[in-house]
Amino acid sequence: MLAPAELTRVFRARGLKVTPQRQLLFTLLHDNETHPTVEALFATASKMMPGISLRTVYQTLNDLAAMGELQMVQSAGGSTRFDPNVTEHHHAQCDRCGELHDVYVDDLDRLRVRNLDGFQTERARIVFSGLCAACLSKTTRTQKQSNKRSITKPSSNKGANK
Amino acid sequence: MLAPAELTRVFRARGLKVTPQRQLLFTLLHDNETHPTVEALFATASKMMPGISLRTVYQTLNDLAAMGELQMVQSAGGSTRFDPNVTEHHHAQCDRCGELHDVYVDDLDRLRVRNLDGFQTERARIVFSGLCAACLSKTTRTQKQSNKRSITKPSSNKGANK
DNA sequence: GGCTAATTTGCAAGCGGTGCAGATTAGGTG
DNA sequence: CACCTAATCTGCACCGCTTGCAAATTAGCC
Repeated sequence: MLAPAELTRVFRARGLKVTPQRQLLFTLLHDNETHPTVEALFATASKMMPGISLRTVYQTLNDLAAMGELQMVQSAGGSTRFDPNVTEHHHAQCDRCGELHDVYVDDLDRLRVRNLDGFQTERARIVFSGLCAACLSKTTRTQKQSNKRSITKPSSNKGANK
Repeated sequence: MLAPAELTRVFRARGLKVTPQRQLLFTLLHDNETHPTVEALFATASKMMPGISLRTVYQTLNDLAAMGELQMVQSAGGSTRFDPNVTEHHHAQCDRCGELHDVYVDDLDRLRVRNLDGFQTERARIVFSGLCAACLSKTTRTQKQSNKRSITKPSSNKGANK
């Protein structure tokens, strides 16, 4: 997502008004890596601007998404989250705390895909799941990690599972 | 998902009843690769068993999902779809018709993931997007395909984009 | 300062999904 | 085979998220 100042320019150039509500949301979203839900944004926005309408938050988020400045993400569990990172990236979602983490994969074209059946792939979105660093350290503190394998760092007995 | 006859055994073994409604859904789902929505299943089921309740369809699908016989999939656009294929697989969703297609990827562990930041990946789900064979042929019939690149079959000028 | 179209707001309503309670029924038992 | 009971089905009310609508407000141009 563009910085607030630039978004202001873009909005004005399109004949859209830059209201205080929108400016607030611009700043709340800029560089925000928490993948917030509408409710989370509304809660934060309400503290800084009491009386702001939930409807306005929805409206602005939808507008930004339509302009390509924001990505809507359906996280596991069904909740809708907003991601101001619109560069090519993927997500890692923690099975325990549910947090989404941005990750980058650059050798996507190395994947061998079977059963494509004529489908022409143009884009791929990967969602990794597992445990985030924070939850992982809590786990290892209490119970010894068994022979968990990371799918991105194959163990020596390659292909032994299943 | 197991075949209807086996599901019947499993249900009875768990003290669950095998009602006509459930049997119908077992057969509608078995080997079903259309990734149906609840509404689609309800529509089909209603034709074969008029009066069946939408509530029952939801109930049975949830039960099967909880038993691991069915996978719930949030397709792009937000609709919830059900997938009786519970083997390790991924999806390709057509940008035009929205259909989901099952695909298989076996060299996932070759991916180099940046910014993992201590996250321990255990599973990955990939959703490819692009055009399915059917929509692709409709397109090429009307307008010449420009220099579209498939991300799974890198073109010669590798790494030239972005 | 004034004008006008864009925006905000509150509320009603739509949609997908679930809780509940009464009616029904699968399937074990004698 | 009739009976019994817990599981299930059904219909309806309701919930959470999201959008439509219309009146009140306001950004931004003149």
